[in-house]
Amino acid sequence: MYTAYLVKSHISDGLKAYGLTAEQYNVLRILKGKHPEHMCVRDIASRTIERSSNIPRIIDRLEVKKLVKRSTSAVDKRETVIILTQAGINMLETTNNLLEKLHEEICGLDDEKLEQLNSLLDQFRKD
Amino acid sequence: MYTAYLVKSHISDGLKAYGLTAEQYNVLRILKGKHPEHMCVRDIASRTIERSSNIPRIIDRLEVKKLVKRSTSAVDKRETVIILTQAGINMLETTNNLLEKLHEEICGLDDEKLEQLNSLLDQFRKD
DNA sequence: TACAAATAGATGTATGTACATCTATTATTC
DNA sequence: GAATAATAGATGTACATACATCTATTTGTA
Repeated sequence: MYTAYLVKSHISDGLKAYGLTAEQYNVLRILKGKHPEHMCVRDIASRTIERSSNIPRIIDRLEVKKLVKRSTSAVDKRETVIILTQAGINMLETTNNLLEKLHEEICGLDDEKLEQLNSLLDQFRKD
Repeated sequence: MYTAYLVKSHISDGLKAYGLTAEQYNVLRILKGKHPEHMCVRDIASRTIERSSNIPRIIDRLEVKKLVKRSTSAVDKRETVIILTQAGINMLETTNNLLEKLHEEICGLDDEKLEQLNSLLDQFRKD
């Protein structure tokens, strides 16, 4: 948990220059995965680590920054669909490779050891 | 980070029955380590994972629940000293072994693999 | 078809983190 | 010894999570 905390802090620090939180950036990247299609809130939530009760409010903040656009689904009016704006796309291009760079900065393991770590964490979570 | 999230959630869920958050419980256990001596806020903060800007407010909540008592240090009036109340001690006795139990419930690794995991995480954080 | 149940997401509250700032006190320095 | 700097902790704000609840809409059922 200490390591997770350090990684998260490092990422948050790296994103500060762009006025984004780690959570906001994560949502942008999730949206990028589907772009130019839009996604509904539930789709986004299902791709985050956390239980995601907060996605609407993260979208609020991205919307204020004009990085995403929210509208009501035509198919199901209960659904809110979200799509990246051009500014959002530009932000992702500007910060391209940032996460990789941050990862390299903070991670002292080679690929083989990362595999081992990943495997151990998988086993940790087994039932 | 996903594993850390699951562990934290499991601990939080387990503590819910006692009306405590994981962070509050952590502070109680830190205080227990020094009891019956008291600790100042900085001492507590230095033993938590996080950067600890929030310790005074966590203590606020423990104080409302009468699990700790806060007073001004006689030696240095800037310092606030915190000590467990009898109710706090009772709470820790009641929840004795809880964390071990929660750990066993959620962790699928034996001691040897936990050692490996620990070692890999140490190496992850190297420089 | 009308009504009940389920679903999507928004929103309120309590709690926590990050960061800046404020007050009180202590330490330093001239 | 008085002025300044440093320190301890409290507090305000922005943002995040957890959970409960609310509204609008859709689905299911009698």
